[in-house]
Amino acid sequence: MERPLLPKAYEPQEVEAKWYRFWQEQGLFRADETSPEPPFSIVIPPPNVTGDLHMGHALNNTLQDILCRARRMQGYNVLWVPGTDHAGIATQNVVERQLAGENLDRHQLGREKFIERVWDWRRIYGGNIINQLKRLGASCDWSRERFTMEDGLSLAVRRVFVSLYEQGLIYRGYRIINWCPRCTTALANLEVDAEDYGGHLYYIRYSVVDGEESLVVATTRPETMLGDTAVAVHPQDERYRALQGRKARLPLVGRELPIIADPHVDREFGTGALKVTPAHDANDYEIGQKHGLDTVRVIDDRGIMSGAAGSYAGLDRFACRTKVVEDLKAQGYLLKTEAYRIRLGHCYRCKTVIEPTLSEQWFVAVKPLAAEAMGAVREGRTRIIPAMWEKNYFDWLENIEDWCISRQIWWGHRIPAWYCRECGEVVVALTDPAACGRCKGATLVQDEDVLDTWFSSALWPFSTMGWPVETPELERFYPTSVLVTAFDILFFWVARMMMMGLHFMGEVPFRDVYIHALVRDAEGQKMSKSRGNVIDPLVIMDRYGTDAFRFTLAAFAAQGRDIRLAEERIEGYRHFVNKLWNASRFTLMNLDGSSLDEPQPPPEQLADRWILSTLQRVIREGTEALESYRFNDYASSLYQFTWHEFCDWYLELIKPVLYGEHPRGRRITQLILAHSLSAILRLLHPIMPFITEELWHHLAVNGGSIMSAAFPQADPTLIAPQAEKEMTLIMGVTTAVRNIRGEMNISPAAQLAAVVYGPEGSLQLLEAHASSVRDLARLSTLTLCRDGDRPRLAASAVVGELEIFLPLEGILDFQEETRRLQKEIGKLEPELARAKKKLTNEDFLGRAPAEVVAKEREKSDRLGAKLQKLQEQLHRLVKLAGGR
RNA sequence: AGGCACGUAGCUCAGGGGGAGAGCACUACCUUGACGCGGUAGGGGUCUGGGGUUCAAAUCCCCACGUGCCUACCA
Repeated sequence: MERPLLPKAYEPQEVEAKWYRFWQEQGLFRADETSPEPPFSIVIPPPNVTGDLHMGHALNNTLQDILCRARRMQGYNVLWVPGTDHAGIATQNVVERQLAGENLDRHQLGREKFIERVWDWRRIYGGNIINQLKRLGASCDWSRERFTMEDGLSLAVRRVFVSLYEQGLIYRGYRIINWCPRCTTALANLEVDAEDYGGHLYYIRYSVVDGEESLVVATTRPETMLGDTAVAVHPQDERYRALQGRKARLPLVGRELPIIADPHVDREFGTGALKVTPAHDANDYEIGQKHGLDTVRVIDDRGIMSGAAGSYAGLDRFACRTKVVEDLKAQGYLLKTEAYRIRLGHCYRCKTVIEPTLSEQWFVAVKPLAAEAMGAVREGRTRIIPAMWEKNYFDWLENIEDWCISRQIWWGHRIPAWYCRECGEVVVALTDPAACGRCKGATLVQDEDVLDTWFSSALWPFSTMGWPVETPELERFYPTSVLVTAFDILFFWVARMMMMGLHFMGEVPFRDVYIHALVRDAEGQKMSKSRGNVIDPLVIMDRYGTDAFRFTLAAFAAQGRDIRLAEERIEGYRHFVNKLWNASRFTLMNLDGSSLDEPQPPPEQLADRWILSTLQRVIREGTEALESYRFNDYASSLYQFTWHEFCDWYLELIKPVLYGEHPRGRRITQLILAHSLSAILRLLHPIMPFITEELWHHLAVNGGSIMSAAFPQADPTLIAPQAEKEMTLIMGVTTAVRNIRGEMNISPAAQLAAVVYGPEGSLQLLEAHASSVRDLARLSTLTLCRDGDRPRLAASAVVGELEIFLPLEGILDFQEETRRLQKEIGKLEPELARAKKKLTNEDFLGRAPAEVVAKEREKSDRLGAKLQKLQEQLHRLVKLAGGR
């Protein structure tokens, strides 16, 4: 069969789109919920609908795709569930910005109209990231794409909320929460990023009522003093003993504050006296609860000073701080100000400084759920890989606090709670209630708030499969096989999925959790838009091709280490892609119409036996690497094998056979060449889906997708130690000749004669493969000698038991050759000395395992013999030079 | 303040008790019928420092220094 010649270089652009379409048309990504094959399932970490593909997504989804594609080829029934997250705050922010461009805000629009706008937005832009995932080659089952706000998943959310409420695990409470004044919503503790902040510590004097004394408090937030309702000191603090139980007067305001004693106060910090603002500080609130203090909210939902702040009302909280400090100073209350670094909470979405605020919110009592989640990992029902992350997982779950789940935004799952206007009853129900369960009143008002986005994400592994309906998907694919994610959402997402999965499915959501690295820039900085160091994966894919990019990510994905991505590396791997292309091009040119899928004959030639033997090892090691999520080992062993074993040695070795005149031998080699390349393509396909598919269609006859081809399995009967040994000899001799050539600056084109001395056995091996060595080393003749005088005027080398001489009458540079031999000797001597020293050490001989001693002895003998030969060669040369 | 990683060739990183490795970069040579996105050869490292365990340490342990990250209610 005639096949067109491939172009000289691989051009990824048109190829990629073509094959992705083909895979989809063929339905190759589809999972079959009725298939009897063993299931393998993954749920995608759903990207935000507002998102664009960044490096983190690219890595995350490349790794998942590698697993899915390999498993599919191994015969598993693979389900990779894709989808997006509605990302409450982020999406609402985006649409609000859009509105702002029209001089509108959401309140002008009203809740219903606003929600419509968000859905419109989603229809237009929400598919962005999905298309970008397709561009990456992700083999998700798109027929099962999910969105956290769609009906089915919303039903799951409501069901879970109602159940947890009925079980007493969801409750409503009035307490200090994290408040973002810009997003005007409560946040969970996790959604607050602590960041270093260069602030000040202000020392403020409070006078004591009915006395001459005063006491000084230290604070970083003077503006909150307007809401102070006490001053606290440590009960055992002698300095303040006399003041306990008396009252202090609040400067600027004049309010009288009780001076209370509480062990929470740190005597070492500041002055040992603490101003207590229960409405704006979590600790102060606790103290307030204990001592029955009033709460005065002086900062409102937008971060503006409230009416309770008296003359400061209407000021922004930061402006107010400045004003308060000025006034304190003017009135002599400010003793001193120190620069002070503090870690302050910031909104993880908009970076605004968080305001701790007293507020009524919904909470999940997570402790009992967390206990289950810890147990499952402790019992090994879910493995966290690498295991070092287990510690983080346990630490967090052990110290977990109740989860604030209500958000004061509009875009999200509305809390299914209604309040009766007549009797105040709270109704929590699966279906919207028509009347109050207690007083039968019909005026029910639904809670305005929506749920934390992560609440719905926590249900993702089972809600995407149809829960609460008992679907065949759940039956087959839950628990999922593995969750692939980065550590930054271990708590946000993984731990919560564990809790919800265990609680509602009675089974862990995944068998394995593979935690991969974070992608950073070449300097190790986190990539971020504000730093301007973002490398856009889409640009990279345009520039280098998706396969080169994916290969780079896989090759870098070593466990437990961040990835520093430099563009040069991607370029390097593009060369590898091109190398594969050209190896295939060569193969295609030399197959005479044989195809990749013809049965493979038993190998006869050394090169064939050797490449198949090496291939089996690569398959075995590669499969093991993949099964233990060592993606980098997988990638680099394939790189090494393809480039160095297959291209550098094997292809060169078989050229004479392919160009030669022995039809039978040529035929066998063609088929083994075809088979080896086929295995390489199939092994590489999970990492580099596009080029392997393209080449597969050029080289295979059946027209099917490489996705449906079987993943290579190692055949131990093809492992041939003898062939590997013989190849080692051939490669050694070849390299030695090339080395002399290189160091002596002899043109690669010059044909050289070589004379080899050595014992019978090695010579026979060499003789059997003499023509290969002649070709590889560009030798005109290869003369084998049992003994006799060594050639004069020759460059020489030692390989194993063999001595190699290249007679270079007329062109030998004595000095250069002398230097070369001395260098070799110089490398050998310390190594031999080290081995000999070990062998004279009684302790080593007595305590080291026998095989280590034997190995050391063998090494010493070998190096000794080699050194002796080299020294003889050097002496001969020096004598000769002296005699001239 | 605690915890977790990491410090190996100029750069990016593998390795992980018994002969220092890769890719890129560098140097020299090369239109050898797949590939110059290539070939061949070469140079380059007291494996951060110091102790300890061991017959043997880049590898295990301790300490120090440096870097990064996570967690925490000292205002």
